[in-house]
Amino acid sequence: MTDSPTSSSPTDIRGPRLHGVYDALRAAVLSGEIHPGEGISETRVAARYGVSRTPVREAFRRLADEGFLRIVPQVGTFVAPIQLSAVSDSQFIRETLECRTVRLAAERAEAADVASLTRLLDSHRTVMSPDRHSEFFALDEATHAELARIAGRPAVWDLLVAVKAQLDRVRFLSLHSEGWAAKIVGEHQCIVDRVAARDPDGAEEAMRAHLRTVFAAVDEIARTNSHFFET
Amino acid sequence: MTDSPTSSSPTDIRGPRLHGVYDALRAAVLSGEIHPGEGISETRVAARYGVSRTPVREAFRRLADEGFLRIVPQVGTFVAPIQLSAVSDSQFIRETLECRTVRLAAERAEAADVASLTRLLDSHRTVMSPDRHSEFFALDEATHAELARIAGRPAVWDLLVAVKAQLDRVRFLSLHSEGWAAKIVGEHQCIVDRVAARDPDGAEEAMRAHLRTVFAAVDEIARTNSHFFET
DNA sequence: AATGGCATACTAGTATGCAAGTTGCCGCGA
DNA sequence: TCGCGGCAACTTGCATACTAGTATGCCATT
Repeated sequence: MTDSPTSSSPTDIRGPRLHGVYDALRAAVLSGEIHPGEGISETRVAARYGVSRTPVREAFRRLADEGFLRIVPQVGTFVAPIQLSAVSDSQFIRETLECRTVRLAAERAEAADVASLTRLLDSHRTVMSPDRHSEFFALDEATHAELARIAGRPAVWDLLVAVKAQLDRVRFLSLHSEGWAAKIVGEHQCIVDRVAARDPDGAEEAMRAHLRTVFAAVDEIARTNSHFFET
Repeated sequence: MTDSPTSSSPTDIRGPRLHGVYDALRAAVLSGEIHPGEGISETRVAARYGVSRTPVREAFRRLADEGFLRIVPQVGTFVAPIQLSAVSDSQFIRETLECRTVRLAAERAEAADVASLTRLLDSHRTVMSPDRHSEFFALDEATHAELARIAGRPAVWDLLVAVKAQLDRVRFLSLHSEGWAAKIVGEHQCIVDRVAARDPDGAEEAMRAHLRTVFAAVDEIARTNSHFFET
């Protein structure tokens, strides 16, 4: 279920307990297993996972930094509501950075890069059934990451993974409609085509269209689940 | 000395000890008081500041996440070297986002916004002497933050504050040359002029020119202080 | 003298106990 | 029945003790 980016920076390689608790909680919040506003306590989580409060505390801190939790001293820790402003900012930042990187990718792509993108697209087509949602999601991410790599800016995608967090919370609220997967893959195909054609303008436009599709879905979800949100 | 951005998000209100240690260490690393490669230990820092290891640990973790420290389990914690690739990525991200926001600012600026920018410029001119470097730096930041606010994307600047961190470490290595302050203010004036004229293209170009100036200085410093860097 | 192994002195990771503060319930009084 | 006051149970923040792993330097052995 939780094949979300591990998001452990290479600068700190910590013990397994912290990672276990962190990953589990992150997945639980992201998937909506524990919903916005709900309170969780260090003690209870520690007991549940069979560890002490210390690693739980660090996991809480990290998740609070990422905007998933809200820690109120002497009161409690709560799953943060999804802030519409944060979602909007994520959209803005993502569009700005990805349109620029895909343009670079189109300028710099070599044959091997196009081949790599094509391989990803092929894989993507094999996991379009609704029951393979997590695999589909992972390949979606991998495609965008690959574009950043080709552009010579892999770190930009690393940043976007963090920035996208609030956006992904929204995405998890939805059971995507029937033609959704096909539409995404089709748009990816358009982007890859323009990159393969070394057409920066076309690539940027294709990426913009793609992100607008994603964002429109997010807005739709936000409207129909307004109780989870905060203005 | 340390009027650097506090960078504590409003979602977490932590104890005063954590903030004290965090701010002090961040300033020490940023200013070069403790230089890249140097090792620091939780125990020693805790003793020095008269607190226990717990808040020090949290400060360490946060600083590691920001790329200032490198924690090696069971071995030690060290001031991270300045990675040239990280500096380059910071430049790329900053240019991409700021050029877009200043364009928006030029489209949306109202009279009050232009007045606010002009006020900042006036203040900036009053602190151009070398001995008021920290005030100059703060007003520089404030100007960019104001542009993001006018663009309707204040959160973008919040992100850039974090992204710029590695870049600021480089800036701190330099004693700026004589005409530096005047050049910066002059470029800010150009940007504000184009924003006031509601000229998005001009504003973007002025911003790009400004950032190229800053980046050129960074590259220069990186070359002359290569012992602090890591490829 | 060179080298291999071991003891020691560090390190961060974890567990737990105590302190300070807030919330909310529960009982008492009007 | 309604309102108020106080207490109890909860929370996180901080301090401290303990665990386990690593580097280093010394000493014995070759």
